[in-house]
Amino acid sequence: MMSRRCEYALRALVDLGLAREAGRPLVRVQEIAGRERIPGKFLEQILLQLRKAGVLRSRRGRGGGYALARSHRSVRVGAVVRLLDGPLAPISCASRTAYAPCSCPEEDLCGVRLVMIEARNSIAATLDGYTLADLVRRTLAAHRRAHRPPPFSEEEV
Amino acid sequence: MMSRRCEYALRALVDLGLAREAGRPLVRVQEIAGRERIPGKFLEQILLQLRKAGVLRSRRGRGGGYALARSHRSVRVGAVVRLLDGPLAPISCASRTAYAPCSCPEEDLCGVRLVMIEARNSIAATLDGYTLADLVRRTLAAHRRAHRPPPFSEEEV
DNA sequence: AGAATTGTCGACCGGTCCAGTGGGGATTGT
DNA sequence: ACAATCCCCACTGGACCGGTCGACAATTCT
Repeated sequence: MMSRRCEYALRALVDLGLAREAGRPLVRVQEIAGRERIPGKFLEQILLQLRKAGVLRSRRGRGGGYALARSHRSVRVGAVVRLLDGPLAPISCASRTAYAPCSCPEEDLCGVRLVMIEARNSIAATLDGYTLADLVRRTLAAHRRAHRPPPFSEEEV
Repeated sequence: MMSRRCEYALRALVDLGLAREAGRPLVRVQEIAGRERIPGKFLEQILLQLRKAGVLRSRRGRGGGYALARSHRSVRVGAVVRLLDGPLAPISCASRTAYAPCSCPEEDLCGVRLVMIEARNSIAATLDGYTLADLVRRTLAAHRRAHRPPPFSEEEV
């Protein structure tokens, strides 16, 4: 199960992706929090972490806010999840980016491990297969299908 | 990340699968615990849970122990993980077996959710694609490749 | 210059869950 | 009777999570 932290991070990043698409350079934390129904002070922490990791850039003072630091095509979902929640593998001995031995007597002979490596690979393939840009595109498509104006559009309230 | 509970459960089930393959009807908790390096009292709890769920059967008293309740071909890895760790989906709103709404303002328009549903599907496909029998087979194969006698074999110490 | 706005940072906290331990009771075989 | 073995419940220490608070620093507006 993904942490709430990570869920919030992804939603906020999509929000910021939509903002960039709409030519909005900076968005305030509280604005994102309001639209995404995320506790404001909590989101602050999360965005700060994303900034320190180089995913976001920020500006203080009036007219300040957060924005994506680089192209949303270069941010993979898997990277965000790893950043917030750690390794994707279900079990440490099956992790490629953060391997650690488990308690089993002989790892090389462990059938459980083999399957968990496969599980890790399929998770990684899915999450690393999508970028923020893909999420933004799919979000916009969903709004179009539902005849709803997306955030940051002209028709929005 | 999978819980230790679940990891132990799977390892113990493979052990019991090997026992069945070798014609050993019942295996004691402490025996499994010793071989798999799992704290005995903890494993007790886990096996008990598996029995209550109908995966194992047991017998008390001298000569007692645990055994698989049904064919190991009918026990899917995904089912064991769900039993011990709950839903496979990374996020509750993406779960098929245990759906629950998340905090996002409009689920149907959420790009994050779409990707997480795909992630859930690939996890489920992998874990439900294997049965205990598969794990046992792969474990035996690994032992053969390494020229090591598997547990319960004649040559074993 | 000073006030208002906005991100930055550290501390803290209540609750929940996990991994593991302990002890006693029930059942079965010898 | 006795020993072996599963059954069951209670408990605990620690980690982590989700969230809040308050003060500070940078920037901009007037």
